[in-house]
Amino acid sequence: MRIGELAERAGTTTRALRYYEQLGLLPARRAGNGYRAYGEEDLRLLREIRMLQDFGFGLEETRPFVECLRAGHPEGDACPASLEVYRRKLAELDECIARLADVRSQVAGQFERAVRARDELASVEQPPLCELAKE
Amino acid sequence: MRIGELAERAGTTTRALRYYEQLGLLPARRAGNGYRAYGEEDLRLLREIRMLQDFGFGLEETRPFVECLRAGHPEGDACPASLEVYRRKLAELDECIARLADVRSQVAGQFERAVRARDELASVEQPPLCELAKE
DNA sequence: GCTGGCGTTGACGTCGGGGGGAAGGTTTAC
DNA sequence: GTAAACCTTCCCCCCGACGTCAACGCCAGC
Repeated sequence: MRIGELAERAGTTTRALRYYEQLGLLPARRAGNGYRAYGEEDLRLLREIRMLQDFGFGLEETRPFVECLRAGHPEGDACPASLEVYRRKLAELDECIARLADVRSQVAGQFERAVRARDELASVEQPPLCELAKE
Repeated sequence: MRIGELAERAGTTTRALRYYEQLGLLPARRAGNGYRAYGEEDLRLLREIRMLQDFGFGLEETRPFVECLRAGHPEGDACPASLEVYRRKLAELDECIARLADVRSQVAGQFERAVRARDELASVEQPPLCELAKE
């Protein structure tokens, strides 16, 4: 299989495949004419990369998974190095979520304070027309 | 007050102040010699900008707050435009947190599956030495 | 009158990751 | 024969919020 076909079957571009090879992530055999030659195995590796990318993994973080598959394991996450990447990613996500939640609560606090201040100001400047309007 | 003093009192740099002026966010009067001249008011504006920046607001998002203060309001979030920025930011934060939480749960699922697979493999390849070891 | 410190503008660098796009050449497919 | 696909190498880009010079002006103290 040549680069164009692999790219199409994996839903990516030839440019990305050359880039992965440049990183040493997905090296290709070469045919006599210099063309990159890929097998079905490479399609599996590539799909692993794409899946992890969708999870927000960086390309370097996919490397253990790819090497694990290349070592013959049926799953890319069968190796300790891959599990370690999972753990690091989970910790990273937890920290990021916690930080965002903290910011969110601070912003929400500011927002509510501002809204209350506005309402109080409004009630001073424009008192209700009658008592019935309160209900 | 000149640019160096303002920068120091607000805990930022002269470069940042020139950048804010370039954006039209914090314009400065000029002294006769061409030096930027700031007042105490500018320090308040600048502190508002820095606080919002710490919350993760972009500089453009701080503009309504700064203009609100400049319009004479005692608080930067007393204007509807500022409240709208708060709302947008809260929605943005919520969406971001939800997305991360979703990714986190997917990654956690993958991780747990991989760990279970590894444990099962280990129990097949290395069966317990005796029944007592099970408890 | 000289040094040092602050000020001015403008232009360019950076960081990070994941490629895009064009130039210029070979090979393959119809 | 020609168009499509492939090759390599090279620079470009995105995004914001500045950092980092460069080359010069202004002013205070000694």
